[in-house]
Amino acid sequence: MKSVTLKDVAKAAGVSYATVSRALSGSPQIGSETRERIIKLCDEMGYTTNYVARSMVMKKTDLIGLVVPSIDNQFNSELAYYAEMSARSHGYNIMLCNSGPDMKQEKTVVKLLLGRQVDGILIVPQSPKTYENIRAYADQVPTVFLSENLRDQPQSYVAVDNSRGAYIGTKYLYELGHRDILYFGRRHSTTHQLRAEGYMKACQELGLRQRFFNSEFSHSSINNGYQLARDLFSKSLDYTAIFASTDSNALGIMKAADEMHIDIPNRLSLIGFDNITATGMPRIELTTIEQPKREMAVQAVDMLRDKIENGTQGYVHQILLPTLIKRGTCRPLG
Amino acid sequence: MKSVTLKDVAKAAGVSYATVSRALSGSPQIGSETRERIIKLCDEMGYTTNYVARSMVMKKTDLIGLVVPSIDNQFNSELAYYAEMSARSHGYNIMLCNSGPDMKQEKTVVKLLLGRQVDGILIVPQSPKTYENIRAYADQVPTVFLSENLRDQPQSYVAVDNSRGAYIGTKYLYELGHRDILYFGRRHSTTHQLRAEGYMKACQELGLRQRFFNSEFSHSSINNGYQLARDLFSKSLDYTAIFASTDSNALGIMKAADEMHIDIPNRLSLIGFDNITATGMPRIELTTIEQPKREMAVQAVDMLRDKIENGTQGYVHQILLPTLIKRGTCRPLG
DNA sequence: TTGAAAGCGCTAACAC
DNA sequence: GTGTTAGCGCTTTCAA
Repeated sequence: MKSVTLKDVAKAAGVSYATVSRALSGSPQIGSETRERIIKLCDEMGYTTNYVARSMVMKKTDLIGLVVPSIDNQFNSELAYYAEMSARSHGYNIMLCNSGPDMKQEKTVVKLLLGRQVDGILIVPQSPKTYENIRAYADQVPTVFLSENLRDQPQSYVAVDNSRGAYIGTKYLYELGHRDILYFGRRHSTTHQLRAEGYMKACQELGLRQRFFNSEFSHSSINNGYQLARDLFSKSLDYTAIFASTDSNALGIMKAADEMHIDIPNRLSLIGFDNITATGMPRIELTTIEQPKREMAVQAVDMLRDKIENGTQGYVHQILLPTLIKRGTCRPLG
Repeated sequence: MKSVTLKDVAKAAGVSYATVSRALSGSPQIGSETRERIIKLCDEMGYTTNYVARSMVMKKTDLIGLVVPSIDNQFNSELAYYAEMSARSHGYNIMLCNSGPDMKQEKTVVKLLLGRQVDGILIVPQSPKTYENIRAYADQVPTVFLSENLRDQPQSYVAVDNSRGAYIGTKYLYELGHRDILYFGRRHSTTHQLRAEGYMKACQELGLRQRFFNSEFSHSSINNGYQLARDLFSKSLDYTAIFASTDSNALGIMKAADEMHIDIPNRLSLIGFDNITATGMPRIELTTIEQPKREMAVQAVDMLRDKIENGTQGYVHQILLPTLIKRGTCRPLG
């Protein structure tokens, strides 16, 4: 269990331990025969650099803190996957923290990450209030948010163009012949405000009446969507399509519609937002707007690296383009 | 960006920095007035312990390496969620690494984690060969596996009772009146071998004929299941139920059945294994065998802590009980 | 009860 | 090209 250190190798090689350090770091200040001999020896002795000692002197840990409300959520876990891969390919490792369920936890983990001396933090905020919540800490270390909720804050973030996503989705329904499109979802956060705006913009341009069915739930889930949709469907269906502001809600709508024998897509077209994995499953095949998770993660890591490595100041709002994923829940009208 | 250290606080308080350290660590060797004064000062100055420095002297990082083939997989991300929560509640943080797609990566990340001086490693192995692959490293630090594939190895693991899972699933189908049950899936790994054994045991006890449809794919996915099922369904259906060795395969089977107008559950009952999130989605409602992910994660963390904190030697194989989740894909016969 | 000092494993500046 | 040494921020003997 006792690991071999630079000193051990130095003694075995009969050189000073600075020399071993040089050999390993690829310094030019060393004879190539010595270097090779030492490298070989390190290998034989099973030496591995102690990163905590190195971090100590370098004042850099090559560690990125990743904070998500909960990793047990398809959207977050996809982001995490790409973020970890990308980070590691650049020599960084990921320290993972779930920030849920409350704001207190979120603050706690960010603080903790700071104590761990992470070089930067990547955070999927819990709520629009997250920025204020963790501000005192986020100012002490390079931080990049993954959400458009920060829109008016002097903070870097990467996000999909939520407004445009709703816009293209609505337009798609229009092109399919739909003229009565209901927007279903909450509008509490900036993200959802923007989605609603995209819908409104499309309606204005296309001469459609705007119709909203608002959720008061603070959190979007299949079950919320389901409860709400049961209410909705108990009244007359004077619309032919629903734009759901999240896939979770759309899935809940689908469940309620099935139970109440409302045929999707023949009686009602349905489109979601996010493109979570479940939407592509057999029998579901939900048409939706894709958030480019991979690109978001990669860009966020790059942005963070730029801050860390080049000390880039200021902030940037990086907006990526959403795409329409056509599947089976929308039908042409007429 | 410059953080405040013990020395800064000591200077401000007019004491030696050893005293500040004592105040913070709750040592009894200090006057209570001094302690309070110092703690207050630390708070005011925004002091946070530098964990890398502490780790250096303590020779302990309070870090657990979590290695999963890919966090972008519902099963792994659920495990990760519970593992992180549990670990953090005990003062540990999680360093996350994706080990996929090949064995080389897996070895690389484990090595890397060792360099990071993690106190222990939690690993969901990629394959039955993982143990041999990382053995040289796993011997150097407390390690717990999350999979039954290690069955014959002197290594600690936590896993569900795979054999029993298949047994209760098969028995359930029998009780529903099914007498011709097909087992669908691969048998390359110990995990899958055990599942097949559970099925065989049930068949023997119940006097059922054993019928297998083997997958040669090394990796279970919806698409593999789908391809295979199309083949399967092109021949006559001389069975009334299928036990799929994984939910992914079951989902693929469902897709193929839908396309070929084989009614599930009326013409064919279907049961899966794992209880991944998608199985509970509307329209899918797959009956399946649940792996208790939360309990697995918590137990694995506890086991690891025991090794780390008490230096417990040897190994333990912790087998948890699976449960049957009845949903909509199995129907009584006759 | 408090201070002084050693040392964790490493990098880098400075000698030779 | 190689050795010596200081020091990163902290915990913990050992003295006082």
